[in-house]
Amino acid sequence: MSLRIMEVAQAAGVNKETLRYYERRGLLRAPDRSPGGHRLYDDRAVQTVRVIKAAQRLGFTLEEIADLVAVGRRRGVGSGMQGRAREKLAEVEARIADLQAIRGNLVAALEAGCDDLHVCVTRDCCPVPFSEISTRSAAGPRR
Amino acid sequence: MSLRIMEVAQAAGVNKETLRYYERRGLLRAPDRSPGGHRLYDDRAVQTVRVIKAAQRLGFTLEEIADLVAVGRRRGVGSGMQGRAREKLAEVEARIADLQAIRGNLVAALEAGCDDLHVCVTRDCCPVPFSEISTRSAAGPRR
DNA sequence: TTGTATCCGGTACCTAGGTACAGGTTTACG
DNA sequence: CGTAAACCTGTACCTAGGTACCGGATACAA
Repeated sequence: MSLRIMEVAQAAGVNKETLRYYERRGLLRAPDRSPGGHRLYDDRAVQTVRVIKAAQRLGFTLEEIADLVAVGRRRGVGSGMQGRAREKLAEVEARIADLQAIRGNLVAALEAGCDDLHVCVTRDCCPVPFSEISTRSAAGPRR
Repeated sequence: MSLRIMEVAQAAGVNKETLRYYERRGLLRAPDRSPGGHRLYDDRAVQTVRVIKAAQRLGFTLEEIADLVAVGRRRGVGSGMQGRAREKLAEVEARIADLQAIRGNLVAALEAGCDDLHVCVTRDCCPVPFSEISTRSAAGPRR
C-alpha cells in the first residue's frame, strides 16, 4: 500500500510542501516514484514525520534532527542520541534561566508601577536595571 | 554637542547599520543633519538605544517597542506600558512552562536510556510521549 | 474524452533582526 | 588644497523553517 504526498501530509498534520522541504533537507528519504514521477510513500513515512515534529518539540533544530536521523540509519545503540540530549538539556535549562530573569524584571516593573520607558530609565524609581542590562551583552541577536 | 553615527553606535554597543535600521523601523527619531547630510545625534540618542536594547531583553519585539516609544512620545502616565508588560509577562510565563515540559521529556529520555529516535517511537520502552506530543499541536512553527 | 484534482520541479517569498556591500559624497586633518 | 576616513542611499544577503506560486504533466472519476 502506498500513500500520496497529500495523504502523508494530512496524516502527519503538515503541509505537503513541508514534506518536499524535509526531503531536500535530508530529513526524509526520497520515496519511490510512480511511472509518472509522483512520490509513493510507505506508511512508515507518516511516523517519521511525527518523530521529526516530536524532536522539534524537544528543542532540536532541523539540522540536528537530520543528523540524528542519519545516525539512526546506521543503527544501533551509541548513536549519540544520549549525548545530544544531554547537550540539549543544558541549552533548554539556560533558556529557562534567561526567561526567568526576564520574568523577574517584568514583575519588578509592574510592582513599581513603571509606565513609561524613558521615564523609567531617567528616574530612579525603576527597579529594572536598564543600564546594567544594556551593558551586559550589548550586541547581537537573542534567540 | 552633536554625535556622529559611529560615536552613538559605539557608545550604545551596536552596529551603525542598526541605528539606520531602527530609524527606518520608527524606533529612533530621524536626527538633525549636517549641511552635507550626515546624521547629527544629540546624546539622548545613546540612551534611547540602550532603552530599546533593554526592552528587547524584557522580551519585547521591535514592533512592540516601536509602539511603546510612540506612545511614550505622547507622554504621561497611562501610556499602556503597564498593560503591555502584563501581557508580556503572561507570554513569558507560558514559554517557561513549555520549556519546562520539554526539559521534563529530555530528562525522562535520558533516564530511560533512549538512544534512537525510531526505536523510541516504535517500542514501548520510551517515556517520551511521542504520539501525544505529535498530535498536540501538529503544525506551525515554534518560536 | 473531458474535467478537475493532484502532482512535478524550480524559484520566489515570508518573518525578525539585523549585516554587508557598492558607488558616490562630505568632512576632518595636515 | 589634497587625501583619507567617515558618511550617505539603496539594495542584497543572512538564518530557520517553512509557504506560495508557476507552467506543465499526470491520475482518476464519470
